[in-house]
Amino acid sequence: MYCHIRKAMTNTKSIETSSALSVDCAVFGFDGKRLKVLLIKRKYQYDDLLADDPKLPGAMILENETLPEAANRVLEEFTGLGNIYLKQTKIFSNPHRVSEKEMEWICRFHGINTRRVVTVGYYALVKLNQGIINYTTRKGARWVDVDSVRNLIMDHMEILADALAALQAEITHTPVAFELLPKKFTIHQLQSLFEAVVGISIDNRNFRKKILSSGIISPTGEFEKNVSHKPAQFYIFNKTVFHKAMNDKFKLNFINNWTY
Amino acid sequence: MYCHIRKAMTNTKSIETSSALSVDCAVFGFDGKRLKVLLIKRKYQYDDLLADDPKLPGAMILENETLPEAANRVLEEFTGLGNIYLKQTKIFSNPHRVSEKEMEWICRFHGINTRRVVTVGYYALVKLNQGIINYTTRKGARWVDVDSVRNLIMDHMEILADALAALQAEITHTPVAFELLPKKFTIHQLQSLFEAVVGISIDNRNFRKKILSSGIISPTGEFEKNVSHKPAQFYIFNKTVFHKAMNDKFKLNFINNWTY
DNA sequence: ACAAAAGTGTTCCTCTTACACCCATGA
DNA sequence: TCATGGGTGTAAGAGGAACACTTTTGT
Repeated sequence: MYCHIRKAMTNTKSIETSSALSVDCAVFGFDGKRLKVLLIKRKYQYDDLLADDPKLPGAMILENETLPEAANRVLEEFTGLGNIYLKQTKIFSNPHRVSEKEMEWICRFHGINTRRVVTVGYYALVKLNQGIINYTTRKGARWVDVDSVRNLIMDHMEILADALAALQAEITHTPVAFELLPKKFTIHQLQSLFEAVVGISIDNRNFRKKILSSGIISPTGEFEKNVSHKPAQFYIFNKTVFHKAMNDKFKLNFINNWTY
Repeated sequence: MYCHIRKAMTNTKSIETSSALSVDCAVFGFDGKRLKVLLIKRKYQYDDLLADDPKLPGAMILENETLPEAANRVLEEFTGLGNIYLKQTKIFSNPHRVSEKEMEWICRFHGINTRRVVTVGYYALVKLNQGIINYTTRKGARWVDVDSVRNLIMDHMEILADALAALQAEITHTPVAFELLPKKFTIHQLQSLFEAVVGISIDNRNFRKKILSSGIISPTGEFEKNVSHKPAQFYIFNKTVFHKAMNDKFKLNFINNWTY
C-alpha cells in the first residue's frame, strides 16, 4: 500500500535516508524567585556513560503520533500533567550531533536500529506547585535553577539554551508568563517572573501601571493570608482582553509595535 | 560501529520508527509592489496526480547533511543562489499529512521506501532581479503573488501560510526586510515592502522620520535615474547600527519593548 | 518595634500621531 | 503642462522613565 519501488541507488556518500526522530523538552517552572528547568537522568549505564548523567526529558517519536503528541507524552510521563503549554523551537539535525558511543546507547536503550537521530527541541511551561514537585521527585527528576545547569549529555545544553532564548523572546510578546504562574497570582509574582526570565529589574510602580492599564489581568478581591507583611491582592489573567488588544493594536498600528 | 542491538519489539500499534525527513521552502521575493512566492511543478505525473500541480520547492534530506543544508541545496537548485536568508518555521509531522497516493508518488519520484514523511518548513528571502527571474523561469518555476496562491499539493498551502505568518512577525522585529531589497534601495521601496508584507498602509512622513532617526539606513548620495518624477535617493542598510540598537534597547529597557 | 513586602502620584520628556503642500523630473 | 512619486514640519497627545514614602501585617 505504501511504496514498493526502490530506485537502484549508487553508493554515493550522500543518499536519501531515514532518521529516527526524537523530541527533547526543556520544561520550565517558576518557584516565585527563579526560573527552573526539569532534568532527568540517563538512567541506563553504558560503558563510561553513567546512569546519573543529567539530561532533558525526551523520547523517540512513535509511528502514529505527531511531534507535539510525542512531546506531550514525555511531559505527561515526567510531570503527570496533560495540557501543558508547549512550543517547538529548533531542530537539531547535525549528522554528528550524537557521538558514536551515545548512538550505541540510544539504540540499546530504545531498542531501535538507526544511524542518525534528528531531534526537535520543545520548551514547556508548567505551573510549579508542591504536587508537581512531589511527582517529579518520585520520577527521579529534579528542578534546577536554569542558571546553574551544567554538563547535560549530548547537545542538550544547546537545546536548553535555545529553549531559554525562545522563552525570553516570547514572554515579551505573548502572554506565556501566565502559563508559569498559578491561576491566581500577585502582581509581585508576575513582576518577579519577568525579572527572572529576562534577567532585568523593573521599577515596581511603572510595572503596575503598565500591566493594570493594559487590562490583561483582573483583581479577584482575594488577598494573601498569613504573610508577615501587607497581604497582596490576587489577580487572574484575562485572555479575551489580551487577544482583543493584540488584534486592535498589532495590525492597525504597525509603526508603534515596531522595534528597530 | 552504530547500533547492533535491536530489542525484540512487541507488535503494538505505536512503535518507535524511522521517518523520511524533508524540507519545503517558501521562497519569498519582492517586486517593488507585491510579495511573491516561488512555485514549482510536481513534474512527474502519477495516476491523477498531474505533472503541472503547483508546489513549494522541497527535497528529502540526505544522509550527511543538516536540515538547513538541505534547504540551501533546494534554494541553490531553483534559484542558482547561495547564501540566501533562511529560517526554519514549523515541522509538519502529522502521520496522515500525506495521502497514500501522494506517498506512492513520493517513493516513486525520490526512489525511496518509507511509510512516513515528516517535513520541515522553511522560508527564504531573495532579492528579486531579472537575472533570478530568468533563472527560475528556465527551471520551470514561477513567482506568484502570495495573495493569489491556491491549491498547492499536499499540505503546502499550510506550510506557506505558516511561513508567511512567520515572516510578518519577524519583519517587525528583525531587519529581514533588507534581505528582500537590493543593496541600494529607496525609502519608498522599503515602505512599500512593509506595507506589502504586513498588509497595512503607513504614513510616509512618519515612516521616514522613524526609519531615518533609527540610523539603520544610510544615504548613498546616489539617486534614481530616468524616472519621470523627482529622483529618489538610494540608501543602504547599516548592520552595525542595528545590532548596537538592539543590544542597547532590548535588554536594558524591557518595559519599552513590551507589547501587550 | 521592627521587618517585609504592598501599594500609590507626579513631573519630565520622548515618541507617536495626524495632517497638506511644494519639488524635480520625464513624457 | 501634466502626471508621478520625492521630500518636508508641526502641534497635540500618549506613554515611558525616574523617583520615595506610607500602609499593613506577622513576629
